[in-house]
Amino acid sequence: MSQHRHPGASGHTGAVPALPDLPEATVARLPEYLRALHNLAETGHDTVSSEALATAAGVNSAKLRKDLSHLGSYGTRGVGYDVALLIDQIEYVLGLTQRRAVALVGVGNLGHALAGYAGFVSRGFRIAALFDADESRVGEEINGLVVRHIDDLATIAAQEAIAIGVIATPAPAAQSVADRLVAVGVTSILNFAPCVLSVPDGVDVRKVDLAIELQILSFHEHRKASLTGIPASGPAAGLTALPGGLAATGTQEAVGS
Amino acid sequence: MSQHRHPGASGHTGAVPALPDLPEATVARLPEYLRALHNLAETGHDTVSSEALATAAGVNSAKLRKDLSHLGSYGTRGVGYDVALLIDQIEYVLGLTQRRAVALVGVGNLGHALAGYAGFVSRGFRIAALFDADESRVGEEINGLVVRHIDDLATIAAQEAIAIGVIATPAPAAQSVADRLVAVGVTSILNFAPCVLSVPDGVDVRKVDLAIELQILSFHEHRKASLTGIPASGPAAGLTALPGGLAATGTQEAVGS
DNA sequence: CGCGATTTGTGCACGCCTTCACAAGCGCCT
DNA sequence: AGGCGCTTGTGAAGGCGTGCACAAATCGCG
Repeated sequence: MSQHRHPGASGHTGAVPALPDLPEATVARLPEYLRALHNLAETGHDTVSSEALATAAGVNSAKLRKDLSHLGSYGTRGVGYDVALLIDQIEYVLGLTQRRAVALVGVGNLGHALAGYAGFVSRGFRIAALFDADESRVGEEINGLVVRHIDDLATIAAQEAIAIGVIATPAPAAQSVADRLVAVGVTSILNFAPCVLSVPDGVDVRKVDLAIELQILSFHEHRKASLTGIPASGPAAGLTALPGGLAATGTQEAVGS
Repeated sequence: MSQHRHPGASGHTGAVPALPDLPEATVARLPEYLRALHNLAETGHDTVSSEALATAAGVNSAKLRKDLSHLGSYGTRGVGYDVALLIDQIEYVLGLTQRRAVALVGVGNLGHALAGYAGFVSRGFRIAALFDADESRVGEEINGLVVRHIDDLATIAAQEAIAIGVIATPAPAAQSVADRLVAVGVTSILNFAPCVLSVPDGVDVRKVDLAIELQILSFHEHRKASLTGIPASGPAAGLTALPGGLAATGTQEAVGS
């Protein structure tokens, strides 16, 4: 349906034709497909069926086919998808044909780990600079990079074309850092600080909050427990009488062992 | 539809017994509301309107009201929500009235940081044990906890009631670790390894992949660039063209995972 | 004591996403 | 060459989530 370009091994970089605007849900899954495809390529597979790829990516095969069809996919009926071709396609759509520069702000506990995270490098990114507001951390070398003071952000940004900013500071500092990133032209931010960022239109923010993930799991854990017949948390009248309150919920671990 | 029960007298005891089964999207937002509420409580607010709370949590007020209504909410028309009461409510629903024990497997680069992450502790969890398969790391003390060998998992699990397992190992080891966690009765897993885990029914897995987040941002960056008629590879150029609002946003912005 | 200002709770409509089911296309085997 | 089995791509249906808009409820004040 849409006219696509031939991704041949030759053409990379290059600005290009209009990207089909994919459903957000599809975009969020493409990286997963990409990872699965790389695994397949490494294990010597030349082609792969939607069923097999879907399994490897942990999704439904119909969903996968629809996702791929959105980007005007190149599958062959009766055969499957060409692994190498599909990798090129997805990498192109995701904008991974150029290795984007990432600036990481905040080299505390978490930031320190992120700076050394191999996954960033191996999957299309390049950590271009590290920043912190704490003078005592400035100058420290992490993974071959020297930590700069956040005040130098503008200077560095003028040299490196920073595509994405990663915020790994404490929450109170995050908004200020975001403002500075936006000021130097960054339009994509990955925020690890547990707070809401306010940014201008046109700037994308994605948030990762580790505690929230645990809390969601906690909910399901709680729900599972309450289904399997829990001691305390009786219905209706069960725990209303407790003055001190909260002890009423099952202090019991109900997960079957 | 939802039968709420009245706040039964005495003070503010979280008093909802049966867990209503909330929409998954709502569950994913509750932790965000909770965080915002704690902030409000610390700044001396006793009540809060849906509008104010929604802003603090970065969502739409109608959405917030609907979310809260699902858990049989206790708001007062014309006034707003009682902050302390709402905190109790949400914490109860999320199962945070008991401090759940977390087992962290893999104390490499990322795991090391997670072990020291204060957010886990401050938001309802307790790191009960650290594990690794690497003998050279066993015995190391991190943040007051000694790293145990993964083979000791069963032993420790028998002592501590582990509610949630966190996997921060390299991808190839993740499935094996997941199997071991499941074997000792863990039914909730947070997976940081970039791979799909296969687990039995009844076990919840949530995945956090840092590289995927960056790749999603990369897509939007790519798309934004392709709209504004890009030069081949000059990202930083966007600096001057911004003011005014060119972007066709409105649906972008912090998409939940 | 009643009225108006304010804010919650929700019915409803719309759009996105998922899933099913199947026709069309392709390669292989006879 | 022809038929058969396999796999893709997609129309259609159903479900879920979002946001609007408004009635119901509550408080404060005159």
